[in-house]
Amino acid sequence: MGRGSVQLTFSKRRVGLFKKAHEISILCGANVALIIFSSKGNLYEYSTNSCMERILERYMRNSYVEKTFPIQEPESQEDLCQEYEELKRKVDALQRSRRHVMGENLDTLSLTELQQLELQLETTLKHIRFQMNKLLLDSIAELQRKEKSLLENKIVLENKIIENNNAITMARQMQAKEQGRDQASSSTPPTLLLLNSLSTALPPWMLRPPS
Amino acid sequence: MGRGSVQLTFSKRRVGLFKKAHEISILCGANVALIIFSSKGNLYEYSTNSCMERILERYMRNSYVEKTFPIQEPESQEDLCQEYEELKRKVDALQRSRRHVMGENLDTLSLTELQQLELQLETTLKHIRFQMNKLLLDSIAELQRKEKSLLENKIVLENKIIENNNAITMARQMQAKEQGRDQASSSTPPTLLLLNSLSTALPPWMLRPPS
DNA sequence: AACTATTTATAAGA
DNA sequence: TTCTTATAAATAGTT
Repeated sequence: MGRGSVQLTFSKRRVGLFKKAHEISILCGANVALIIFSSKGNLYEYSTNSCMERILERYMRNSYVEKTFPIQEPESQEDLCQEYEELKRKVDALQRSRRHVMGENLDTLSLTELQQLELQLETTLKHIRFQMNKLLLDSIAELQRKEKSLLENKIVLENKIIENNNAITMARQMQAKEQGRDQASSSTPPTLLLLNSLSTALPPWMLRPPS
Repeated sequence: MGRGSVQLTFSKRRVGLFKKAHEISILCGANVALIIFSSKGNLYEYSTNSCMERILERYMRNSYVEKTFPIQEPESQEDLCQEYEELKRKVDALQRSRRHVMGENLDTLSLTELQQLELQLETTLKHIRFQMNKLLLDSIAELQRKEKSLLENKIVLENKIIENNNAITMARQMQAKEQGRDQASSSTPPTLLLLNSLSTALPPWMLRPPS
């Protein structure tokens, strides 16, 4: 597959995947939620009856029954209503704050508040850069580990090739001695043997589906 | 397809769907989260790199946080309950995002996400500095305006003083001529007159408490 | 988007 | 469940 066509492949397979998801949904009465982020970061989603909300919620309940929200559920209708209003205020405050962080609505802030925000964001940027550095270093270490492992593998393979070639050479010499020179060309040439041993050595995990 | 074989079909298609999800994941570098509830209520899930958490979190950030507040008032009790749940998720997503902005929980972000955040915060810092600059320049302009106004006032006052002094001098000369020298000390001395005229001429904003 | 040669998925039957 | 197989569907490469 061509390198530039990953996006094309992605589009086609995404459509296919959504179709399959829809089919299993219809044919078997299953509830399906499917979320895909492309390598470019675009979000695509499918959910049975378009109720992603409901399915994710059900998923949460099923998979983390114990460890989630110690938020106490409101019991009476009045409580619920009160809690609802409170949450609305909370969301409002958070979104206000978020807009400031996104650089919007800054003209509602005083000089002092702007200075505080500046300081905070500078601190965060330091943390972000530290974390990025950490990830990069980890990644480098991992690559070095893989390189080492591949090099070792390469040596093993090279030894195998040498052994094979030696065996072939010896076999030919035996043949030549027993049957004369003209019949030696019917045996498999060394190159083919080499290819066989390589493909046999391919690790099985390279495209194994999830268990 | 026979009726009893729905479960069989489901199992086969489920395997097929997971396989396809895994393939698009590997082939195209996509991040996939797939949740299936069978009609019997069993939960099956697949996610790229087995990190359902992170993908769902990213989904929340992408799909909830951006949408701003056209929150319609819930009408029935069921609506209220549903809206309540949704608000809870929204608060959750916003708080997650907020923590990242505060430099916490950064280890749940990928390198790409960190880079995006860094870019965003740098942009915001530029806006913040622009706004601070604007406030400072405005403040300087205001001070210069006041300075100018004060200077003009000062000139007016000086002229008044000169006029007063002239008036006093002339009045004394008149008195001296009309009544003789010994009665002149009973009138108000010029210094006091000067102070009176000053306090009357003081502009009203000069001693206003700060707003 | 459309075409087509291949590969892959899967329904039905064992 | 698992295996087999004929058939249907998906898709990579190409136009």
